[in-house]
Amino acid sequence: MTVVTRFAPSPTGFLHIGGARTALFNWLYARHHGGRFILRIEDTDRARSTPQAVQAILDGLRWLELDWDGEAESQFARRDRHAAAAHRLLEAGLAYRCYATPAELEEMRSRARAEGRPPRYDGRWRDRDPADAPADVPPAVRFRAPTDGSTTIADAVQGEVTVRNDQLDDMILLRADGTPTYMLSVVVDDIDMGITHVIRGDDHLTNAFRQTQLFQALGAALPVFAHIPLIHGPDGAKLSKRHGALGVEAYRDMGYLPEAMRNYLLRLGWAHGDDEIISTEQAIAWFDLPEVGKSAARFDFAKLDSLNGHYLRQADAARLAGLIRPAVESLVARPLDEAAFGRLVRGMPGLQQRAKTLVDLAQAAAFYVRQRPLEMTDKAAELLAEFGSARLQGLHEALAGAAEWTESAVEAEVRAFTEAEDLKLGKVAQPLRAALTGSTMSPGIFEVAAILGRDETLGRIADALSGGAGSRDVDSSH
RNA sequence: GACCCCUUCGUCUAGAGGCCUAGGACACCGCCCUUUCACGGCGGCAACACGGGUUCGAAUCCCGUAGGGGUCGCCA
Repeated sequence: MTVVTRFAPSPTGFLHIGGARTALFNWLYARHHGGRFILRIEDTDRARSTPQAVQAILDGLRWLELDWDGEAESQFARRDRHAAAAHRLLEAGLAYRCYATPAELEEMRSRARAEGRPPRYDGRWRDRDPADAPADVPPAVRFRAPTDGSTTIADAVQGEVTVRNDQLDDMILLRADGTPTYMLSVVVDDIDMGITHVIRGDDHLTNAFRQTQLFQALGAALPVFAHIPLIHGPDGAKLSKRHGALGVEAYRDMGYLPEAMRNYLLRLGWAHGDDEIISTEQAIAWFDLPEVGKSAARFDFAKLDSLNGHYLRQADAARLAGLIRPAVESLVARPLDEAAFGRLVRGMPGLQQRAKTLVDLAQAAAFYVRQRPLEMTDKAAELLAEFGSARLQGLHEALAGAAEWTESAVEAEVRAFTEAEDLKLGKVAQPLRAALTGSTMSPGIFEVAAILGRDETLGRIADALSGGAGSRDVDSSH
């Protein structure tokens, strides 16, 4: 049997982090088994579904590099199939028309609540003579659910879970306007699309009981259910907008790499022994449902940062430079020409091991392509002042005399100068760093000088020498 | 409130009766490396929710308690 999984988001907002993990698990499971992964947009709620949300979901999945098989399906487009199924059930006596109005239902619920009973539809039209039907109320169609016994699902994550059937009421299949509801549509689509494994958030667990009954009423085989625990916010409650439940595009904008995101999400609720850094290839080879835990996990940015740092260090320099290019261009307020971009690429190896996010990386890289004269941080200016212009002048001359301009040649000159001045290396390297980068933190300063090139290096030192040029009053960021 | 689920270091987790004086990772704290900041290396702090059983032996099995979560829509 070929495995077929699906990710079935409703397009009422962005692709949030929980949805992304659900998609990831479905994708991994399908890929692990050489099966198919279907994307189905559950857009049956016409009032709340938007094309923008559909686009956001597609973009989010593409960014995460979770590719789906075939075209994305629209559930709404299949509404006739769903309605037909409801009518079959109606004819078979497995469903009935219900004329209770929304106001009636609301009253039913509030009374039940007041009396301490579970708020549920009381089945008032279940066995009533259709002749009693009011002429002015369009009926909804309800499923005639079993009232005796219990329903058990064998969940691949939750284990066997049983609920008494009297806990479940008769769900609506077709609304009064004849449109199918989610509960019906999912089941019909899962049957039609040959879904073998329904992997979704455990907020759907109770739905699985009603859906099981529907599968049976429709004479279809049951898929394997796997209800994975939800991701919680730092306070332990379901991730919501309150704690900044963000769309995946927000994580992209915060500078996270898709591979880091995948790795992080994978480890929320799933583990493979002590492994932490797990490539996508390994994830596909290892992923399976029995290893999925049952308890909710809290989202932790610190761990995401650490993972992102790891993948940043591994990443290809040209790719990274390309990713941060727009951010760097906006930092230096000009488009980068090929020479400048090349400098960025060459600077990456030294920079990428120091950054946690692409945002950090862009900020740390900007000095390579900033135009002279550089703006100085207070500390950098202070360092330069302490060093003194006479010495700086000497350093400038020493470097100007370098026979060639490589990292080791620059290092040799600086070390010779340091020795001649009877200083510690740090006493020279730091002021030099200030002059070349405008700050007190950067990659190795000889590497920086080598990448900057002779003219730029000497020019920046000269700027620092000419005093005013290095003042913070010169604000080049505007 | 009813039903269902969950509970190992601050966080993510390993652990499927003896291998557990409970392991790893992140975070945190030291030290080392070092021209800064990182990376890296070494070390440290830190958990089986509680109470009963079962068993020669329980983090692991059973029951209860407490805490947390999810669901109860003509939303999905």
